[in-house]
Amino acid sequence: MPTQLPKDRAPSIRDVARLAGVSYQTVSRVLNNHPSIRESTRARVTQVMEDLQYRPNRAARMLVTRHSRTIGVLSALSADYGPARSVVAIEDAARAAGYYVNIANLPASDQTSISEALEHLMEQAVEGLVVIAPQVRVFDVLERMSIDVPYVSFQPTGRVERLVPADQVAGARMATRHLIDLGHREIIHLGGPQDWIEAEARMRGFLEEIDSAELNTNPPILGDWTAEFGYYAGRELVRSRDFTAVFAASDHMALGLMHAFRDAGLDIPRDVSVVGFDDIPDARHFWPPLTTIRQDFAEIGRSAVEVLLRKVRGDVVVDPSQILPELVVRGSTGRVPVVTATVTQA
Amino acid sequence: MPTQLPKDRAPSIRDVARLAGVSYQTVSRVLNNHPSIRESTRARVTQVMEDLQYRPNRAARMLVTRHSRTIGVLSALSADYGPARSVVAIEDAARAAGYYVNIANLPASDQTSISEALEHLMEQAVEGLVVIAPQVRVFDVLERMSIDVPYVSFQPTGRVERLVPADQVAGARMATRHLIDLGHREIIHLGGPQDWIEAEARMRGFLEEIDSAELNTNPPILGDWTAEFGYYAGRELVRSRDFTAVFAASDHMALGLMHAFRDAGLDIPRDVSVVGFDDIPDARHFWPPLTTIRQDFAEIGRSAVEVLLRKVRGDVVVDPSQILPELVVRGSTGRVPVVTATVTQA
DNA sequence: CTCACAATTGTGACCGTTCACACGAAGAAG
DNA sequence: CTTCTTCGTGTGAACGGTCACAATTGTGAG
Repeated sequence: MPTQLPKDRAPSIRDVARLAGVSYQTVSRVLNNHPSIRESTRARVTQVMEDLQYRPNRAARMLVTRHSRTIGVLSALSADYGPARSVVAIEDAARAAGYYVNIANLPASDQTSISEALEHLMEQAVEGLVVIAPQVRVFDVLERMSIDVPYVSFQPTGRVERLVPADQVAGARMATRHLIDLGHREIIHLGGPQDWIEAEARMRGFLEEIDSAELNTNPPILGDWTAEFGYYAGRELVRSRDFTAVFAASDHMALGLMHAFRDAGLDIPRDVSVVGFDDIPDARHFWPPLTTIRQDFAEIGRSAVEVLLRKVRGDVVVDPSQILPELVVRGSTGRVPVVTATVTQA
Repeated sequence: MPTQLPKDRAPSIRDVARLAGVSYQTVSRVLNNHPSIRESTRARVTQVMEDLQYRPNRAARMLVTRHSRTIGVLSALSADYGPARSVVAIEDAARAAGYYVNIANLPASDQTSISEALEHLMEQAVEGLVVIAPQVRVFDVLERMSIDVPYVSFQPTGRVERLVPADQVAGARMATRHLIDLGHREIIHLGGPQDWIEAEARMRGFLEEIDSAELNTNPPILGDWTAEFGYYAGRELVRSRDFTAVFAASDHMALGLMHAFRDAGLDIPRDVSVVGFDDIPDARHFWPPLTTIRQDFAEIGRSAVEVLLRKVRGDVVVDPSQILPELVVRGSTGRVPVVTATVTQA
């Protein structure tokens, strides 16, 4: 049946052409669905392609077109829910748009790690970059390496105006506002790592809201997003500060905080209220269920890819509409105890 | 200074050759550090490469060598900690071995999704596949699509003997044994999705241990790994079954369970003990801190890549040493209440 | 029936690397 | 002083597509 099998190697465009009785160029046209090709020819070629299980050779195509149709994701902490969820969304969106995704994880955030990871991605000839990492530093390295593929990150920096999918500042303000509305006056912010742009934005939102309510500004604590850090920060807090509420920049940190507070004999939310950020799927099952700011990570990833691909293709980049986070009130926040109640608990 | 710049496009091997005063083949030899090349020549070429910021064109190389140096990761639920952490580890290990990683997420686990994701990876010309997904079904599709790249998954199936990095059965037995040692007799297993091999292995371990202790075998419940499911399963359990302990196949489900038990007025571990599986970073901060089985996801990922790359290269595949999980005892498990105590609580 | 013009299809070159092989020089062996 | 190796290097031909352009065929008007 098989009219002289190709070789041992994968069938090429020319094998298909021979079997379909056309030239290789015609096959190429079918592949790129060129308009001017006779329907009958197209059908015949398509048929042969299927019979042969033909798959276009990406390397060859890439070589001549100079397009890899690949975007890179530079991601730190990608085992955390937020980044992980975004990566998934990015992959989905990219795939839907016909792009491939390469990931490079950032084991540490020093210059060397960053440039190695970037080098790795550049070797892959990625056409664009999504950065989920301590972006300020990454941007520095990007510039130093004079890498010129377009990239997006999750927040605008001062110098480069990049993507802004989620309004972190607004989210942080909502969280803070919620606490203020409940009567809290001494609110502490447990922030993310210093050079993460998200962390900075959340802190900014917190400070803005505190300012506008003309409350006492407690110095924030900078953490690392993890529950572990939240726990130690919590232990430290109960020992050294007066406060009735904490706004944590991540649900994980909020979890650790609550653990520490409980260890210290404090009741949540009677003695202290806690708000998180992200609304990870576990958050509603924490004890108590966590009040937090929900981010639509899937939507964020989708939007990031959309903007990135526009840049890659050289289209006009419309400013993506900000994705507004949402306050989800659960059991970890409550009204500040009335004055008489302060007697009961330190 | 620049002796006639190349063009506007990236410098090629020939540009380097011209500037270094050698043939392009010599440059190629330097690139692949061929042994017989004069040290002085190598140095000169290397220098020019640096000056030009030369980066080998992967497409061209791929085209001729027929090697993409890329492995694919097919992953479901990759936002969950376990899969996410494994993906990170895989990426690290692959990169260290000079390989690139392409991921394809599985939005659903139906045949169509699976074959689309696989097709996507195959288009990328991946040389190997790591499967983190409902593997049985994936294997079916792999066979149907007659895909012949080597692949590994996290557990051996009956038909194909693949990688076995972590001994899930042993882990499940440890968890169950722990509960038995604490005096529990009515233990329920909340398992993972039916067709996940890990889920099956954990259930098997549970059943084996129960059997060997000659205890009553309670029918397991099959869940979906999530806290949400754990919560609903927990609500159902307190309503319909008699038990003093639950072994959940994932920490997330354990979290949901504890939430439900607390809602029902049960104290953990006084009234009921809960054991999880994975030891996600949050687990020690749950309330109560979760007794669980720790898996070294990083090591698992590393090992998976190692085995896979051996296969890819056609080396002998040594059976990887099983990575033994470890029991971590925390506050969610306790001795079964003595008979008199049963009076206090239903 | 002929010609212009559009619709289809074919031919040659090239993308940047590696591979197979050839070639010249330098020692070593006869 | 040949001749045989070995070392270091160069030349031509792939690899499997796409692009630019040429060639062929079909179609309707004159």
